[in-house]
Amino acid sequence: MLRVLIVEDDDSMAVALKDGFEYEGYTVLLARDGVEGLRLAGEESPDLIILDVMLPKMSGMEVCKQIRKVGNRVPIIMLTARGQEIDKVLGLKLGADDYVTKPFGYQELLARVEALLRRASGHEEAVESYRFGNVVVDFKRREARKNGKLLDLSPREFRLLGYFIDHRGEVIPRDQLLDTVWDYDNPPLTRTVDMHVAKLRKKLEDVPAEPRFIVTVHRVGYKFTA
Amino acid sequence: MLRVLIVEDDDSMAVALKDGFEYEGYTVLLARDGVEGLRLAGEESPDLIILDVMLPKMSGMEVCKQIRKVGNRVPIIMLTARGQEIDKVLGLKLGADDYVTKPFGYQELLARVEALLRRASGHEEAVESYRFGNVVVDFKRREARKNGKLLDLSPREFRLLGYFIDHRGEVIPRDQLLDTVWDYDNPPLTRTVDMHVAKLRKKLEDVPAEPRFIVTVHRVGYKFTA
DNA sequence: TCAAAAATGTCAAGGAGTTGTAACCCGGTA
DNA sequence: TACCGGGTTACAACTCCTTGACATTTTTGA
Repeated sequence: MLRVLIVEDDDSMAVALKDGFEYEGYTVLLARDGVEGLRLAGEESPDLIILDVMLPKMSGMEVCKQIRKVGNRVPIIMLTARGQEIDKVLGLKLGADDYVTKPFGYQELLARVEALLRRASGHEEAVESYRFGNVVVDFKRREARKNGKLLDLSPREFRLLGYFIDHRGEVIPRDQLLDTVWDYDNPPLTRTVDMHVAKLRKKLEDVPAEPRFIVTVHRVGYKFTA
Repeated sequence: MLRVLIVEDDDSMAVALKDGFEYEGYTVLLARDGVEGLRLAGEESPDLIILDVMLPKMSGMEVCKQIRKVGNRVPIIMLTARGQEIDKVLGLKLGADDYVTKPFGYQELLARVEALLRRASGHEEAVESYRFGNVVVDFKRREARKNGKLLDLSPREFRLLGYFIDHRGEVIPRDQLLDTVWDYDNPPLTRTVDMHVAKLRKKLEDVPAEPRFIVTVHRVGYKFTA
């Protein structure tokens, strides 16, 4: 039986998550503030932690840092509120394995939880790097190479590419990209997505005008295949 | 029920593999030469292919290349004889996912098959696909394949096909299609439906002039059967 | 049974809507 | 101030839908 620790102070959110994950067959531990979360993470050794960034007493980022400090490698998913800088969560190397921006779809969170658990259980190798065509993406180093040559990808472009890789094979509507790759509070126009896709293609594809990896699905969005 | 296509000309080997995999609960398709293997790979859309390198009529490498050429991403394991070092490399470059050198242990092959299937299914959990004739429709990927070859379906065509599949066996009047597959604000002529049905037939049917799947019910509409 | 009428199949062209892409703008930063 | 990332805008290029015309098939009615 897999055990999930949820650290979340908002009551309705905490209960909703608890019910949802228990329905899926997980055992759920709840903590209402950062200090309690850190304590339970140590004492209960959960299989996975869902950690809100904004918490009373100790921020989620601090909790994450403390957990890693003592060598605990439990998978951690951070919940970031709208407009929070996700790069701080991942880029500052606090050690979170994934993040989800609020408001998020329950299915998305569940999928990420399962992906992380699968990865952790060793059944599936961690996607610390991904290769397609003659491109290699190294998520640890936050860099991508084409034919060995370093690509100059902006933060947004890298995030977009990462999302494509995580959802390879799926058709992704523009709205979904705006919800996840972009921050939710002030969504830009959907044309912005096209813009960035064009930039990615220019850098990744051999023939940008005839994309092989990022194909457009007319009237819907894009699909990454490799 | 997972379906495995084994392409192997050596009789005792073929039978042994067939028995073994059927014992494990797989449905096994057998092909004795490369040409037949290629045909079955397309028409039967197996979930995995075990492909000998040395085959009559067409080599395993060529079969592999042809399968990938049309965008078919079915997992392929190559069986190579010892000393065919170059073939290994070529095989993987050609698009095979794994290889096993003869003579091999049955357990090893089985482990690799399961690893590949796990990997493949991991990317597309909850595969919503529907199969009829030699066509496979994957709703999540929003794509359809005939004999493993990707079909270029427009948004409306895909939606129409989806509606047909959801209502297979029913006679569907044109008006009903216009109400559901088309948007209701400014409905086009019913002739438009005929147009799109014709396009679908051209892409899906073996003989579009004598449709097997989308049959017309005179003075009423169409019926999809499969 | 045969011809007219109606329904459907097929093709091609026009046009509305989508997407590709370059150029511009703007705020933050060195 | 110049620069960089990222958003917006504008227009070109393209895809797809629709529609009309005509061919073919099916139904209807003498």
